[in-house]
Amino acid sequence: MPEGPSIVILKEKVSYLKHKIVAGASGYADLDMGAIAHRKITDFKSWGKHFLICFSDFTVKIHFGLFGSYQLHEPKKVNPKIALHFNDDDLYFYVCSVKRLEQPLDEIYDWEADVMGDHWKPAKALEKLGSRGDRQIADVLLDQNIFSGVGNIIKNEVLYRCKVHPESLVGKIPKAKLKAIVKECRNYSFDFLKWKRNNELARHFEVYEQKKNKGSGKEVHRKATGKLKRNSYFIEPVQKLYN
DNA sequence: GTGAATGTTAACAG
DNA sequence: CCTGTTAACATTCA
Repeated sequence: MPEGPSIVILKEKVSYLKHKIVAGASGYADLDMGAIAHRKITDFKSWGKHFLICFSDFTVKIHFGLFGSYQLHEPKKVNPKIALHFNDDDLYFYVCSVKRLEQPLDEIYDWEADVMGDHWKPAKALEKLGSRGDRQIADVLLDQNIFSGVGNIIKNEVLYRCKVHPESLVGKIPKAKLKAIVKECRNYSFDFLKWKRNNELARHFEVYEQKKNKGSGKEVHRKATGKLKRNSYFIEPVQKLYN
């Protein structure tokens, strides 16, 4: 379920619970559930793939990883990692990591790294790329400290749109091209958001999980690339290799 | 039934 | 101590 746009959708879906009092919390997460009871949710925030449930003096951070999911109103059959109960409503989270943060969020998160956030600062991302010259672009796009919220789908579709081979070395990619990649990360994320809302995301995949590109009929290669060994999907020689 | 997957971290080996 | 590999996660879907 992850990647930044899905978390933005979750935030919207639960926004009506803002300012409500949590009647009680349950689940097998290693957390003091009693400390959440009778507390008011002050806000829901997100930083990339992190979903943040804010209370006045602490925050509950949820990360869905690869298998995580959530459910509003009605529970699934499996036990929730954490569930928030309201007077006449419930919110369930499954197979995710749940942690309590004590520090103010501004001390923890670099909001300028959140690709979909209001404070996203592309120039800063570009600057961070300066120290990763010897790394493959596919690996670096997944670095949450630079591109918070970007996941494997966004990575592959952005590189396809920018015509850059995933194994290209950051230091060898022309500056203007790098700038275009950074820009496209946010741009594609909002396309992702729009399509996901309409339940038509997969219909728009150009390379991700494709064998052939639907429009051009060109063959899509799949390869576990870089140090991260995550799958990259790309079309040669349309996507240029800079090395 | 099998395998792979929108992710991250901890444990371990070298 | 640094780096790379592996497993694990109350899963889900092709």
